[in-house]
Amino acid sequence: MVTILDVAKHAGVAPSTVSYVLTGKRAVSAGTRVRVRQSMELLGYRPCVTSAHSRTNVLALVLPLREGVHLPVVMRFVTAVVTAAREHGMDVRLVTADGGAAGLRGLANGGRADAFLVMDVELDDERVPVLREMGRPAVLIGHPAAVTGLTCIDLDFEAAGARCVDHLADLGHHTIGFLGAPSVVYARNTGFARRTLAGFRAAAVRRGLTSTALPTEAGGGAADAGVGALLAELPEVSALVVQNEAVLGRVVECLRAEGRRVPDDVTVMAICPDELAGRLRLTSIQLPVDVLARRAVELVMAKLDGRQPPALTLLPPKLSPRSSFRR
Amino acid sequence: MVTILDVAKHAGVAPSTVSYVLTGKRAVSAGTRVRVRQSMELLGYRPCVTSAHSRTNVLALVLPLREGVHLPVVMRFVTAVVTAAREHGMDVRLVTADGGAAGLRGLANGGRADAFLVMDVELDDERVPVLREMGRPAVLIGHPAAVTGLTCIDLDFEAAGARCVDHLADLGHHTIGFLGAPSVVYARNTGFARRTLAGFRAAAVRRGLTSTALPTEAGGGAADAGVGALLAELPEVSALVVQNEAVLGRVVECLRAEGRRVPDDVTVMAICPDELAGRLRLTSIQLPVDVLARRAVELVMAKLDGRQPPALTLLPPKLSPRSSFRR
DNA sequence: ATGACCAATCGAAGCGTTTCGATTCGCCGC
DNA sequence: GCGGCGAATCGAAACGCTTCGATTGGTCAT
Repeated sequence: MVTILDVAKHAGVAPSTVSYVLTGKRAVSAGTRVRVRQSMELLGYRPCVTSAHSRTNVLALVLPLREGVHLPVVMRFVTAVVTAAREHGMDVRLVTADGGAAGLRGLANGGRADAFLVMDVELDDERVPVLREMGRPAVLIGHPAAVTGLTCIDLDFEAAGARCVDHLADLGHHTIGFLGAPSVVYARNTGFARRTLAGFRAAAVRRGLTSTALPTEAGGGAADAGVGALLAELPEVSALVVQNEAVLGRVVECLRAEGRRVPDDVTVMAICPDELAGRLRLTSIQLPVDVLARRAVELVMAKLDGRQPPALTLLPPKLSPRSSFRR
Repeated sequence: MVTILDVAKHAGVAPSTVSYVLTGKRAVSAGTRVRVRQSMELLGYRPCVTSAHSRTNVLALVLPLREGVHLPVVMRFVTAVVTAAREHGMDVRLVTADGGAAGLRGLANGGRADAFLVMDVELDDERVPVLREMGRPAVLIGHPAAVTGLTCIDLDFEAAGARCVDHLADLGHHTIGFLGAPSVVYARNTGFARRTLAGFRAAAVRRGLTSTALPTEAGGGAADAGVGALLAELPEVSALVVQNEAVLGRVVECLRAEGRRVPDDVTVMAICPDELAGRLRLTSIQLPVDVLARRAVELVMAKLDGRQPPALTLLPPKLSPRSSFRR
């Protein structure tokens, strides 16, 4: 096995100098740097993690697979994060265990990753204090209620909820419904779900619309039940906002089965990845998974380099018009 | 940060004793063991990777994201591996860089993972020699031409290809087509693609059927081109085997657009995860992603425990009958 | 010529863990 | 009562890398 010492000998420098070439923590003259790099190349050197304080080149992606999270969407994030991380020479360690705050602290202490990306963030997330004090760069995809001392990136879900209402109100709709995430997601106070709902409700009041919002459970038949409940409560509903990728397709089918033409009788809007909405030909607020993931990786790499990015970056919602119907 | 030394002090033993409790490499009396374990619990000790020779509790999943690999299917594997690994207390490190043999050696030397799972295996894979000599447990999902000294698990794709032909021949079909993976996948000599094709061709000869096999590229319009090419070459085709998840749905649409009813005029069989085939209501050979992943993790954990599992485990193909049409 | 200063580099200590030879201790047979 | 034995435990070295104070050598103003 080739160590940093072998490289140093071969290049005729001290081991520490090789380390500085590697980490960039001190200046190394251009000549020395290329010589060391050449020796590394020649000897086939690979840095070894198993050594105190060494860099791991690992980005930990913390995504507890809890009830109510929709795997396909999560995996989209994983894919995007992995892709972006690779461009920075980082591998990704998937941390799916829901160790909560304790688990996170263990990871950080153990030096198992250089930096952290945290998903599925709750408004009052127990992991936040750990993130603040753990002394390793972390970025949240999503954001808790208080963001000071953190770095978060998120879609502006509150604006997204409002944007849907405005769009529908502008089209002349008076009675609209909202079908959201499974109820456990709201029960956990998951940020994106709570915020979208808040934005939706406030805007409905502001625009003077009649509205109802319901969660939608996972699993077969749940979409049918959700649509049924909504139609029962609000028979004259003429537009629907759906924020639940798992049931979206089924919701449209159900409406049609109930004899409501989509979009002629009921306009359906979705908040989801654009590709999914495109397939179903629905007007949507884009959930920009790739952008979020890429920006998150960039932010965390910036922090690794010692920069201090803003506490909160909110992406404005973008609307993809497809088949909204004017009343 | 709590170290092994703190635990040792607290429990009134030497640090080495704590280490032995942790690794089990030497006997420790029952009394001491529980005392040490209690101290760990109490102090919230977490082992630290960044230290020579220590265990990482990381399973490296090597899946180079090369041209022609279909991400959704790969991500299914990732999900399954992550789930299975968690049951053994292991996290998963996704290694997506195509570092080839050199990259793999670096990972192994660097002690960045306790064990390896390797995907996207070619018949003559350059990583195989490294796997043999690297001295860390590894399991291949897929298998190269020569498997001695390795541990591999795979669906028996050759049998799968043959099974499709037999099924169709039994139904009375005389002229059948095969639409496979993108051509780059064959060019790389990727095991599963090559073997399926070999099985398909041999069986077609054996059963005396007329057949044509074509690759199907990725991207929009590729399915149309593939179907077009196949129909041009074999206008009287009455059955089709598709081994390409990315284009499967589109292939069926194309056939219908060409005026061929599915399955009445053309029976379409798929080799893909059962769920996808079920959605499209196609007879299929199941690609048992979950089983493969789970067994692979079990095999690699067995090797970590010093056992020596067989070099090659082949799962027999299973057919899910759905809508094959009798001639 | 001199001293101050800065960039580049060195050498050694230190990180948290594993590993291995050495030591302790209790027990048994004689 | 003594030598021998094995299980349990200890202590220290070693692992490959980082870090930090110290040193070198060159430049520049005086």
